[in-house]
Amino acid sequence: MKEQKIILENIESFEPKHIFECGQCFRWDKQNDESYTGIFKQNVLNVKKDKNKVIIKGICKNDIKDVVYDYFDFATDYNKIKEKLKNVDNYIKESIEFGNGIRILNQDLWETIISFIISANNNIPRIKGIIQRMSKQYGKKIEWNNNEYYTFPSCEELSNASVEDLRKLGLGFRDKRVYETTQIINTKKVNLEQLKNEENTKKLREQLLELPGVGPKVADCILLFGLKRWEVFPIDVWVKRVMNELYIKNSDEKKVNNTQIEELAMKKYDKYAGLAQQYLFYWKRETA
DNA sequence: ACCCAGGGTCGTC
DNA sequence: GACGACCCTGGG
Repeated sequence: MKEQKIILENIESFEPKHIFECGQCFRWDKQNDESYTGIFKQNVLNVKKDKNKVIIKGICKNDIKDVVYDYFDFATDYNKIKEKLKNVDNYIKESIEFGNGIRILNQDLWETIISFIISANNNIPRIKGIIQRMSKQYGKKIEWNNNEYYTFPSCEELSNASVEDLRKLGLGFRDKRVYETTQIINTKKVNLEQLKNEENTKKLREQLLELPGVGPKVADCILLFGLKRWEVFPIDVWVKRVMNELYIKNSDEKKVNNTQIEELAMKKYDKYAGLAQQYLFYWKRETA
């Protein structure tokens, strides 16, 4: 395949570091020149910001213009949403200013499901390593600039991996969960195309929760990152921490009720809770 | 060397 | 509804 390239000028709300290091994705790596290279679907792209220009080049299955428009969510007006959120209070305002270039990527549903099952009680460097090894073992190779990249394995490709195979790749206790969820999806006991057409977010969430390894937090991440449901507010240790410190002020963080956090988030951020969560997560993690 | 925590979930009480 | 167990790894 031939390399394609696109240059975006005077684009606002686009900062590679913010986008790729806010915890939503696991397959983008920083290069020596501060650009980021990543793999999604059958594409390998490098993203470099130079003043007010964003230069994106790489190997794309389709026209890079369309691929980039969809993946980087150019249909959404982030400036407008940020202005609204900044009026909520000074805490969210500060977190938005800190991570002002965040965008929520439109990621593949299948990859999002498996990636966030792997994320359970895990840290980001290790999650990235596991996914990299899984892709190398079961995905397809793409060559570009004398480097080898591997696509995230399709459900069918991953169904060739046994529980023991997965354990060898370092998944730990998540091996069984990934294995079983892969079988369920591969045999269409849960049909992902059908899930994409479900309009009711609550019903959608209930179906996701039936997958092994998918609990409340992982389900919310799948809804937000794989199904464009911005009204959900995934609560992990970092978000729990920041919400407790800012608003709830319970001396024992572990005793904070998730329901209380959720209600607070709905009241404050409403249909943009998911984006607000990303600003808060990135802010807290980077300044910790 | 030792301990702790990490984008939680699951089984059990 | 609470509580402990759970693979493994990087960082203190």
